[in-house]
Amino acid sequence: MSGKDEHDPAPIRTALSRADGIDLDIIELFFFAYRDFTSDPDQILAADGFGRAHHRVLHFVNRMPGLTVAELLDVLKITKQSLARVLKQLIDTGHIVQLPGPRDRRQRELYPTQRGRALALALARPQSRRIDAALKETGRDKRETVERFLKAMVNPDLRAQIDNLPGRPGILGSDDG
Amino acid sequence: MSGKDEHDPAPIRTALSRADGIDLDIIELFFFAYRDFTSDPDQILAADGFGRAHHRVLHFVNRMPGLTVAELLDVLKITKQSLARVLKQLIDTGHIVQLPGPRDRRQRELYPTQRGRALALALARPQSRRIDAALKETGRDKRETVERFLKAMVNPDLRAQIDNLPGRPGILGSDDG
DNA sequence: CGATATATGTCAACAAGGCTGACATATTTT
DNA sequence: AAAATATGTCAGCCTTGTTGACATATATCG
Repeated sequence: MSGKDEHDPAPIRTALSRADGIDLDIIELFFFAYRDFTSDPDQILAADGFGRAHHRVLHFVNRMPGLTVAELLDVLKITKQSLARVLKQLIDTGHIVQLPGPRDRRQRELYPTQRGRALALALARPQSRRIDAALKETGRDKRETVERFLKAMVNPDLRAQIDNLPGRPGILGSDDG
Repeated sequence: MSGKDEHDPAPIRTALSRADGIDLDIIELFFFAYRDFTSDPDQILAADGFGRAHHRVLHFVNRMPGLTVAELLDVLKITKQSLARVLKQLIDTGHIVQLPGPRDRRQRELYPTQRGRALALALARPQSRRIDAALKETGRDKRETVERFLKAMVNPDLRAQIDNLPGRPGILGSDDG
């Protein structure tokens, strides 16, 4: 009992490892994979003076044309003030247009323009290519496994959001146990 | 020929879909999966007034005890000024200690303390649990497929970095292509 | 030994993209 | 008419990244 322990400043020289009961391999792979995955579109975005926030907005407006501001906020899980800045820029640059909701005219339905659609595609293309290459390396028959795993990593209560994207209720049912 | 087209402000009402030749499914799954994955440790970090930057530093110092500042910068791909702020906080709070390099005394070798090790484990635990649950849902025999896919998503020139982490040159060789 | 190169630290300014709080406006609902 | 809702906007703050400039200690080169 030398009397300290929990705030002992001594350096620990042994590496944290699998022996500690933590899945370090996949934690780290996920970190590096996502970093490179998101780095793909950065160059394209920089050309328009945009960042990743613009990318996300543009992506979901293209995926769900006509969605309202409130719906977009719910998908992105950010505040309206955060959204306002990037959305304004996307509107000012002619990538997105707003139309008053047909039923409720307080709402603003968001749609991409030709330009917005073109940019969304340009941004998605290198990511899609990266995925295709990875799938090829892994074996294309493993596609469903990869999809199942990624979906299982999402919070259960948020998986509904994914299923509601267009063309989604495809291979992977939400109730296939 | 009504004469415009590329800056036509008309709203596009059709959703971007798989028909556009883009792997939207995995792009979106990756986005949602990573968002939830990184949200796990946030509560724990907030208790110490830390953010994700601290998490990353702490993780790699625990994984590679004794690494130098320059090596850490290379792993994280940030500038030394960015690192300095969070590293200083981790040192001041007794999570990390610095020792002069034994060969080159200009270097500062970074080590976790007991406290730093404990925090790193606490942060990794919920992530590991999420992975374990996802793997269970997917089928535990699919683990290798998932690892292969994630690794294939990383830029080829950066995969060496992963292989150099302790206990790594395991199941998935870097030259098994 | 002296000059130069290297590893690290630090100061200052700036930007992106989050956040909160407060308040304005239009529209719908009660 | 009053209250609730959808959106917009102003102001200020935080974290985490950036660049540029410069200081210090130590190592290496000639």
